[in-house]
Amino acid sequence: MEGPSLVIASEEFAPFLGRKVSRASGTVKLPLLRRKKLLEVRSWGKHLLLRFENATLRVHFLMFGSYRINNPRENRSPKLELHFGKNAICFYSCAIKEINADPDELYDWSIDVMSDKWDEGRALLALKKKPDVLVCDALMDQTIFSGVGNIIKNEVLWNLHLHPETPLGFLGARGLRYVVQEVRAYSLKFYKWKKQNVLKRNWKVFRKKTCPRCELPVLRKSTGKLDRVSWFCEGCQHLGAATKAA
DNA sequence: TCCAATGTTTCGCC
DNA sequence: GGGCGAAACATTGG
Repeated sequence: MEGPSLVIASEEFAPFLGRKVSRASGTVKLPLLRRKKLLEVRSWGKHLLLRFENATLRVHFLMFGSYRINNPRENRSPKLELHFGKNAICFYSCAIKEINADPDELYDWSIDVMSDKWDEGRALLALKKKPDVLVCDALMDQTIFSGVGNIIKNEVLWNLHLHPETPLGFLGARGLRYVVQEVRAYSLKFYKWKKQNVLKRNWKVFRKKTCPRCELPVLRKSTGKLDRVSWFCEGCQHLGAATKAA
């Protein structure tokens, strides 16, 4: 689950804000949440933060995690189940951890690509310091682009006509700026499309067979030090180029 | 049926 | 102590 999906999750939990947990259970060790109010739900990158009166939980969905509201899965034990009277939120196959610090101290919202506090200049500076890092790895770096995952990475690179294995040093100040701006712009589109249930239909290259721009076959290859799969088109995505996204 | 994949942490080794 | 790779975790659609 990528950053924009976590923002949507936060919004879906809004009806439970200010309400007391009537029952909490699960297969993970938890603080005592019964009779505690849910005070705040927000995300930082791929982290979902649930603040209660007495504790803050951090939920990370990793690759396979999911949640359901008033619609539990059959034959599955949730990692965490929060009841609010007749309503219940269930979390499955995620990593849940109690946070003992103030989230504002722990997290820097200026590197969260979905945050109002997102700081383009800060990301640009971080990229300029790593000329040897490949752009496919840089985009997945959660300390620079918190919330970006493999879908956003591949779509951003395609939009910029940029080969995933381009070293940042090849890009120049203007190219790096295009990268940073497109990450933010695409993340906001991802959010909008996902809410409208049209995200997949808007993928241009991720898990695609053919490039919609030049009709050549899309390549699928493990790339970078992170060794994550990139989908890209050798016909229109080049090393050392970055074309301003349309 | 098999296998890769919207991801991160931890551990052991050099 | 840093950097690296492997392993662990866990689910599901193609």
